[in-house]
Amino acid sequence: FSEDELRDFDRRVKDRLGITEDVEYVCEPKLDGLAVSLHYENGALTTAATRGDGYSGEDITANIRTIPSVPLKLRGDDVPDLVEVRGEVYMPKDGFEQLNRRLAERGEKTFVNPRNAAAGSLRQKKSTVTARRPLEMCAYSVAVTDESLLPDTQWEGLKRVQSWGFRINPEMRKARGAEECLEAYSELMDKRDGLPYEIDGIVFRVNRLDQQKALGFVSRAPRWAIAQKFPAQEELTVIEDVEFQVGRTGAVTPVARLKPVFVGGVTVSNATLHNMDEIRRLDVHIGDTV
DNA sequence: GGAAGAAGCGCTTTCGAGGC
DNA sequence: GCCTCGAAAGCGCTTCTTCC
Repeated sequence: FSEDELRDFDRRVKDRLGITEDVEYVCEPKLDGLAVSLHYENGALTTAATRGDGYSGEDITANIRTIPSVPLKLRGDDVPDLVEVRGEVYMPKDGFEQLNRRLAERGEKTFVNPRNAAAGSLRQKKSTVTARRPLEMCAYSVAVTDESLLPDTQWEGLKRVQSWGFRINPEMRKARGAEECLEAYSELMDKRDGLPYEIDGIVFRVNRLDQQKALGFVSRAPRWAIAQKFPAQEELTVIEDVEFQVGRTGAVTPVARLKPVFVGGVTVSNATLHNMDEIRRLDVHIGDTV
């Protein structure tokens, strides 16, 4: 969330790698969509799944095949026998607006935001419905069983994926060190409103794959990548009531019932009050504007 | 047959406990 | 003090079940 957190991340990367020189990163917009994983055997798309919990996701093969920017057959003579390409499926802003216009004309329910429209479209039972939704996919990583078949940087790896027929993000760029990453963040934030798709931040990945490997993972999160989010949007509303709800483990949590307010593409009507110390510090009450 | 509610999924944020 | 991890909760969507 903050510049200092990004600098801390860069420092941890250098500490773990045992180097003092600046690390090269690949910076690209964090698309607001759903993460998907596509498997290809001998160049042909075999299965597609959502990210799920990191181990298993939903099978969306039939629906993913309807997205024009997903190649069903990889082109080129350097395609490994087994390839996994990961990317983001999203709905561009203009496609979202056209879809909602069509739905409204037919008197049907419209979507609240492009991310949810994309998620809903991919989970359709009938792939013919998905085929009519303006979805696109952008690749951001690739994995193969024999790593010698890929270039030794994230950047070149994505260029290779592009040559096979995938889209990669045109805003992608390289940056050396935390300060250049922060410059890339500022530039992207300036461009944000003019982009044809929604983004909620920027992702920085260590460019060299040998360094990525050396850094490894913690739990499901890589130590060689981080996302910096754009500042949260804020709106004022009123606390109408406070209720107590019992969680799955029996934990009782107070929840504020708010006058619904539309912010950041969603309507917020409840807010957890589990952080009681902060609530006491702010000294808020039912009826207050917060 | 249609409406309403529940369940499950995806993405996200925040906190507290435990380990180093 | 920092890092890691799991729990809990929020919103929106689709699908399935139940009820009228």
